[in-house]
Amino acid sequence: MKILIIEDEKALAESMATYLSAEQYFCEFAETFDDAMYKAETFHYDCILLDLMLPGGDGMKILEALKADNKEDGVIIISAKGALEDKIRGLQIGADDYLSKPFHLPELAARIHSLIRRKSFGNNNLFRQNELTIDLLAKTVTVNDAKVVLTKKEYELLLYFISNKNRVVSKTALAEHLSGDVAGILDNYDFLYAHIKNLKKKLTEAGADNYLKTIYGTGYKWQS
Amino acid sequence: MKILIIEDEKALAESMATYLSAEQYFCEFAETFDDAMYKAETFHYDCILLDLMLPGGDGMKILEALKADNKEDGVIIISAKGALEDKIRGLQIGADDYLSKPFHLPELAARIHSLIRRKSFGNNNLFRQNELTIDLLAKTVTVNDAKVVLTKKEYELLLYFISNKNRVVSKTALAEHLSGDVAGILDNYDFLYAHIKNLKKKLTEAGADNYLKTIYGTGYKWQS
DNA sequence: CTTCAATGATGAGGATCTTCATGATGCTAA
DNA sequence: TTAGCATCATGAAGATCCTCATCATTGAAG
Repeated sequence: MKILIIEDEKALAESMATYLSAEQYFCEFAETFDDAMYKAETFHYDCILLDLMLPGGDGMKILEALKADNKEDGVIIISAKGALEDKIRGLQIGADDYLSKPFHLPELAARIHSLIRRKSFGNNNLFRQNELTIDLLAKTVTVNDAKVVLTKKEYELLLYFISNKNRVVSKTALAEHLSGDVAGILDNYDFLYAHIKNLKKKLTEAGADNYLKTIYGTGYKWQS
Repeated sequence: MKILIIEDEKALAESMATYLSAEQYFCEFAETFDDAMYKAETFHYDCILLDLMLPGGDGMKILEALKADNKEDGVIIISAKGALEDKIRGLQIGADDYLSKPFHLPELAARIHSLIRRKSFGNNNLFRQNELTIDLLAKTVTVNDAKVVLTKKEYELLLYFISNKNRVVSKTALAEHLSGDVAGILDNYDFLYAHIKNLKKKLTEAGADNYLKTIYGTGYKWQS
């Protein structure tokens, strides 16, 4: 996975690279507007980290150029804190995410990871399996073109399943993922059972096959 | 902040150190039971990452020795996945947290950060301010020795405030902290207002002063 | 095959969270 | 000082989530 770090603060760029390298990403740098524009237009990256404040020009122009070229590199905009207008404009032009300075490196890594996972589902952020369609961007689910309204937890479950399709996922992992309660010893999965039941019900009642198999004593498995 | 990494898989230990160094921690290593026992008993660390599977002995004995010496180093147990018995036993003996292999480095960092923050509140995990007491470990809140029952969101808010006491915290930060919804553009703080109102109400009705001041146009500030 | 215990499914109820409509309060400019 | 606007507070209603009691299913032992 290749990442382009467009950032003129050298110290920041280096610490980002150190951190991301530990996560098995390969990093390249661009410190000026012209260099960034050249690299972004010439090569392909799985993710471009774009600082808007650059010597030599407005970083937003790089994003515009990428979109004009129909390049599909993931772009995360990085900017001074509180610049809500940049955020809105960047996302409108087609950036995939936005991060305000100062930020914590783990959060950056989490967003890159999330972005790349999203991209891996396909060009237009769609996951399809027969009559079932999930729009990762709009966060909507349809069965035979009819929309299925899921709650937040149900949607998170579904996404977790399809991003681990054909693999068994443990109840522990599911419960911790849902609750966010990473520290505690979870000895009760009732809430998990409830959400899974509701998710299954909504999908099958909408006309979808039951792709979610129970693996007795272990967890669940989404079959595609 | 000093961290002792007790781990015999050298590659893993190195990537942990690389990652944690980027977060401004200083890391030391121990690869064997004897070395680990010596360093843990001799020096002080803000956090000890303890792999239970060590050449030369059972890692749990190191934890026991630390507790017998009344050492207050934070300890996070790291062990093969699914070993729930280890988890329970380790936490009973006095470990502060538990992480199953394999894990993601950002999660490790998050737990270390959380642990150190907890420790910084005091030896016995208590935060006191006049008639108000918060037990970080039991996650309970009392006013004049009467227990106040808070919901999860209310408790998270309170903790966020006191860990930023005497500083103004923005509504954006609060809302993102509460919702976990880091990506979206939050333009609605109604849920935040609701939780803050309920938190304030519970505390004042229990007899506590109102330490939470509204900073018009910006956010809130907890005064101590 | 039958029994039994462990695991998972289900519906209902209560707790919690979010949204909405409305009212109160603080800022700013005339 | 007051009018007007933006911001914040509040109570209530609705949506979502979690818990509980009960029932169904699975796998293993006899």
